[in-house]
Amino acid sequence: MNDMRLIRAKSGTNQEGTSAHNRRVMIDALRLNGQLSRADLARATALTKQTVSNIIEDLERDGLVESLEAVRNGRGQPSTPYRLVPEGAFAIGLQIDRHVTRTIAVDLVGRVLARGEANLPAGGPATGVRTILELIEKTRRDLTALAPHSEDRLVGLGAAMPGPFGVEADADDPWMMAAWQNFPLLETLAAGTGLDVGLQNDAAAAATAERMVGAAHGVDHAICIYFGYGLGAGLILNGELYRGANGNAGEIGMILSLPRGASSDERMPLEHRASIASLCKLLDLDPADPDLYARIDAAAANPDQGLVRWIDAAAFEMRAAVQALETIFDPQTVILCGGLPSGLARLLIQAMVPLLPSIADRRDRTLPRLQVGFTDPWAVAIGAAAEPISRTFDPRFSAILKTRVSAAV
Amino acid sequence: MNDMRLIRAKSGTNQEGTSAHNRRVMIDALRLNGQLSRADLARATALTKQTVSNIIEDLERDGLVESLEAVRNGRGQPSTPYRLVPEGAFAIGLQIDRHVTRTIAVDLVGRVLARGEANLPAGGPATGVRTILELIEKTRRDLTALAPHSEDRLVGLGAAMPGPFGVEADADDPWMMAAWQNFPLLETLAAGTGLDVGLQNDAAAAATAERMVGAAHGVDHAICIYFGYGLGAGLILNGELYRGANGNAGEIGMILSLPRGASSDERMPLEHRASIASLCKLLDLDPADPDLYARIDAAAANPDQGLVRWIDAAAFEMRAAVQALETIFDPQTVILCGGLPSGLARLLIQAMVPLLPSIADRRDRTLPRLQVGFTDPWAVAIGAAAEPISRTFDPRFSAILKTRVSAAV
DNA sequence: CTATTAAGTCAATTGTCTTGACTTATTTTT
DNA sequence: AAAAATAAGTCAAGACAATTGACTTAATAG
Repeated sequence: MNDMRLIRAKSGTNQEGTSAHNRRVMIDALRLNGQLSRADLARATALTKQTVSNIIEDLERDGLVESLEAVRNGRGQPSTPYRLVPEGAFAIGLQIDRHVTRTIAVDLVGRVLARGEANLPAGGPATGVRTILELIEKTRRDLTALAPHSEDRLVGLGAAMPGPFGVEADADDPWMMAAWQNFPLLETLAAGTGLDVGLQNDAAAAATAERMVGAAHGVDHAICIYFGYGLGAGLILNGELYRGANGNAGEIGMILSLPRGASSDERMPLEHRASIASLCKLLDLDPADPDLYARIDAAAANPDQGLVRWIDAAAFEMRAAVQALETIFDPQTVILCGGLPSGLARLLIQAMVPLLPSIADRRDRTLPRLQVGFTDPWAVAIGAAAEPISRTFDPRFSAILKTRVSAAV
Repeated sequence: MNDMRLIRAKSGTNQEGTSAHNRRVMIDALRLNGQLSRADLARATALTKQTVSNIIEDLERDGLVESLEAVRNGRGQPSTPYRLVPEGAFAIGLQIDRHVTRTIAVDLVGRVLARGEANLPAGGPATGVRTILELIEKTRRDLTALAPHSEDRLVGLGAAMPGPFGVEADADDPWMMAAWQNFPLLETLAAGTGLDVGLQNDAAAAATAERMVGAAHGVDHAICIYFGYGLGAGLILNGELYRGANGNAGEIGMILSLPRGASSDERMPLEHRASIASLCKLLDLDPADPDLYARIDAAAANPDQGLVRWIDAAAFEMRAAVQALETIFDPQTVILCGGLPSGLARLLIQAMVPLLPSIADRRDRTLPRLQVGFTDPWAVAIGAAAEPISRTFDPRFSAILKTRVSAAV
């Protein structure tokens, strides 16, 4: 058959894939449980004791796990627990936001070791790339100062910025960061840093952070609503972040719906009513103001009538969003996170309860329907940094499959 | 560590998993391409020629694939194409609807070989189960008459019924089919038929049908909106049906939203405005009427003012639903399918275009944003029958992983 | 003190994919 | 017409990773 006409199926696998998967599973089990003996790992992963022993030996040699002191747990030989070595791997996260860029260095267990921040001039990538690459360099130096061999164990760079990606950008729409959308960011960062680079939208990054070290830790079906300058959702489905066909899944801020009390049929994007951007517009705040958070927090401490009305309207939309996402995804929990001042987060959540009835009202629930996750301007950067760790060490279907060497298609 | 405290990670895998996956991948490649030579299969799956040869030999011995006549394709030895043997496997599908139950028998390639239908008395499972088991028996006999050895190659029974499952059922709500929800259906069917039984909601079943033999064939990211008595969506994500934490993902009819022109803040379920049920209510039709479809079709052929208004209102909601699902999932395409008369489907689609702007407006699209899939009362039953085929033969992450033998979790 | 239980190791085995050389069949070039 | 090139497919040996079952070690229970 002509090679061009051939529809590629899912690819096959071999022992290499098996082995790689089992290593990831082992690391996942340790991440979930903190520490486990070899026998525990065998139970957790359904592998045999012998297999676990071999893999653990490998991982220990690679500096990814280490043994702790043996513990007696009743009858039988004491067990030797193993845990992840935090210094076993490092990753750099980069957040590109509208007016600011941030970097974070994390280790294998998700601890933050270094941070950097810089204002992003309005010029877009032309001037911004230089700032960004310098900030990354600085963060790498800071990391090396703390962990001398970190450079040898750097598994990648994770970038996060507002989406959507690859959509016809309206050059005038400040929401879209159009100039950045049309810029070959991945290639530039890869060339400039020598690292493997991944890209997520900010909501996805927040979800990645929640999954590694936050409220979604160990939860296989969770929706993270990211309430920031825009509004998005990070979708954790079957234990993996779902990206959609073009990496734009979860851009819920762009859902068109009728405003409350609308007399016309005019629909408008959800994030025009529920986002920090909408608040800035209402309160006439400058989104580029470095003290924006402090100002909003101050306003939230003593809300005036305008703010109360905004919260009421935003919460109205958010209640609907939570109910809709629960209905669509049937998740174990919904996590509200974002880059919003904690005072505002508190007010918003207060206004969101009680939640609307949904299929999430089940007797067998173990997690609350709505939880609060990271509400911190650094959440996205942390998630960006967590992405290379996840990409490298988390069990994923695609990590089992053979990669094709062929050029075309 | 105490076994009870151990958080189970994803399980590991071994050669058995590898082999099982590669067989599935091979079948998937043949299903997608119709027919492929061994060399083609090697390219499609990224496996070596030798591995493909061994597996194909196995599958041929098992009666799942067969060779065709060799074809010359230019220079080099002519290739021998292989294809799936339709009679290689069979499955039974069962649809339990509010007033009727249907059965379908399909083969490995999704061809329908037998159908059965019966009215479902209002008594619920107490009386209905007998009807159902008899209908399944009859369909199996019909299948055996057509394909004598089908019983030896029956891979399972797929059931489909309206969801949601496991939710506090309001006993009086006829939407919920409460009596069936609280009935141990899977166990009863398994015991009564001796087959492995799977259960999906009707929207998921419709999506399964679209994926095997319909518009979602070979599409890895598709949303199938099922417009039937209720409203639901079947989610095909990464090439697999997504079920959610409790099998209720996609129940979009239960999304609460503001009706158009609502003066109050009163939200109501989407399917109260967009579903056959809502149409019945408006036109004062009896949903249990066996001639319901014909009546609706007749009304659609010559729509009166009431019907026009309903279509207008339903299309208003459906346009929003399509835009929202595109925004949330970033799929390659949205497929509108359902158990609705074709005349009505035509009117509805007409009223839905043009679609609302969304992130699906991309220059690099290959598929239309909205397609029409099966609009046929049998679509759900076909999807139900396709489920065991998919479960048995499609490549899935979970099919690679070891299954745990242990009792408790 | 002995039996029991559990963790963990050893050495041989098994199953599956890979490798590289080879055969076969066809078209293209000389 | 012969030789070269190309592609499909096979053969046999090899590599690799998990499995198996017996074994060792170290603790507690009775």
